Amino acid sequence: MPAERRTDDLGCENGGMATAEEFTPESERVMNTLRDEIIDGTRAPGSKLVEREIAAELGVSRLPVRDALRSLVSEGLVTPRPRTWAVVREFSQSDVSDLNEVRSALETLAFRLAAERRTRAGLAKLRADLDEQQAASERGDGGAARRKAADFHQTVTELADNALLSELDGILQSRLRWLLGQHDDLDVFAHEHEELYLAIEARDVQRVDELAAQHLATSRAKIAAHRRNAAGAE
Amino acid sequence: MPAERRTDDLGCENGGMATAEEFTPESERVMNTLRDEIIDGTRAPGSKLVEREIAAELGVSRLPVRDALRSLVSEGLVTPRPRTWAVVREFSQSDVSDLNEVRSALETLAFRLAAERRTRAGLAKLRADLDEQQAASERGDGGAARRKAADFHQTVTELADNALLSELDGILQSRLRWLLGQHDDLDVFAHEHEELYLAIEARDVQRVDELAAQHLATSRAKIAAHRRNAAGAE
DNA sequence: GCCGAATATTTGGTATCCCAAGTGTTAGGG
DNA sequence: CCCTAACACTTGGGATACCAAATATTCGGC
Repeated sequence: MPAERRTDDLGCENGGMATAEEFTPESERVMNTLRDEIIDGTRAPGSKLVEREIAAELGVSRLPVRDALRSLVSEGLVTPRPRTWAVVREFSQSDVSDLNEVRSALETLAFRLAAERRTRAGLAKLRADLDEQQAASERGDGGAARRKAADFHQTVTELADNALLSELDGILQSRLRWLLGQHDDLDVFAHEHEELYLAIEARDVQRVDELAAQHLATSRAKIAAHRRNAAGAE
Repeated sequence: MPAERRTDDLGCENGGMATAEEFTPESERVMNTLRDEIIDGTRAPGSKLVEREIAAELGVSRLPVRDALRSLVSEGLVTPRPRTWAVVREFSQSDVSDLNEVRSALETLAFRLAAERRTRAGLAKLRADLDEQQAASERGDGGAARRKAADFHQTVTELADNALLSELDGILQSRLRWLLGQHDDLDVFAHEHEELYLAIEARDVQRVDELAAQHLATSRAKIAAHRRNAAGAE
C-alpha cells in the first residue's frame, strides 16, 4: 500500500514548525513571547497571567493575548482558572512522571521510525544540527547548545515522517525544555546524540531503541536534579 | 467621538433559557456542536467554516466561534488557512497511518499502565462502561454502543492514572471516532473490550499487550474499510 | 483573631468598526 | 475565443467599548 506521503503540513498554531509563508498573526508573536518568558523563568510557576496587563506590556489588545493564552493552555504551559486569571503552570511530581512516561513511548517511536525511514537529505540535516550542537557545546554556549539539541529532536521527528508525531512531540518538547531548565551537562547530551545519529544512519533499530532508552534515562535524571535544586533554592 | 449607541436595552434575544448553574463557556458549547457535526458528517471534509456564518447559525458572536475553531484546529479536526476561511479537515492516507502509528504507541502504553495500576473502584467503572456497551450492542443501538466504547477507552486512560496520556488520547479518540464512521461491527468491539477488561483485571500485562495489538489491528482494518466505502460512494 | 459583607478585579461574552489579504467576477485586450 | 488585469466582495485578525457574572480582596464587626 503506497501511502501517498504528501508533505502536506497540517496546520497547528504551535510556533516553530508551522512554516507558514510569511504570515504570522499577532497572537502567535504574543504566544512565543509568553512561552519564552515562561520557559526561561521570567514568569515563575504560579504567577498571574492577566490579559489586560500582558496586552498593555506587549502593546496589543486583549484578543491576541486571549488567543495566545488559550494556545498555551492547550500546550500545557498555562493553567486556566475559569472566570479568573490564568497562572503559569506548576508541575507536580506526578506531572513530571506522567510526562516522562508519555515521552518515553513517543520518543522511542520517533527514533525507531527515524531509523527506518531516514533519507539522505534528512540525515544531512540531522548531521548539521548535531554539528552545531557540538560546536556550541564545546565553546560553552549553553543556550545555543540546548536550542540545537531541541532542533536535533525536532529533526528526528521529521525523519520519522509522521506529522502527528512531530506535533505531539513538539508540545512535549516545550514542557521538557522548561523542566530541564538551564542545565549544563552539555557534553553528555552531545555525546548521546552523536551515538543516536550513528545508529539512525546505520538503520540499527535495535541499537536505537537501547540508546533512546538511555537518553530518556539521562534526561529524567537531569530533570529530577533540576527540580531538587529549584526546591532547595526555595 | 462617534455617537455611542447604547445597545444595552435588549436583554437576551437569543435562546432565552439561561441555565446558569454550571460553568460551561459558550465557546465550549460551540466547540462541541461543531465537533459533533464534523464527526457525524453533517459538515463534510473540505467544507468551509466561516466564522460569521457559524456565529449566526448558533446565535452567538464571532469570538466564541473563533475560540472553538482554534480548539478544533489543535484537536486536528479543522484545517486553518491563514487569511481565509478554515475548512473541515480532509484526512489523507498518510494522515491515517500517522494516526495509527501514534495511537498504537499511546494506547499500548495506556492499556499496560491500566493493567499495572488498576484500582478496585476504577475496575468497577470500567466494568460498568463495558456492560452498557454490551447492552447497547445487543439491542442494536449502534450510536450508544460506539459512545460507550469511547467511554471504555476513556476509562482505561483514567485507570492508567496519567493525565497527560488521557489528554492526548482524548484528542486522538475524537479523530478516531470520525475516521471509524458509523461502523456496525458492534459485537467484535464488545468482545475485544471484554477480553481486555479481563486481562486488566488479572493484571496480565503480557496478555494486555497482545490484546491491545489485536484491538488496534481490528480498528485499523475497520478504518480502512470505512475509507474504501467513502471513496467508493463518492 | 476569625468570619462575613462590601468592594475591586478579571474573565467571557457581545456589538461595532476597520484593515489587509485572498477570492470571485467581470470587463477588456490579444 | 481565451487569457489577463482590474474590480468589488468576502473573510479573518485586530482594536475598542461595554456588560454581566463570578471570583479575590479588603475592611469592618464580632
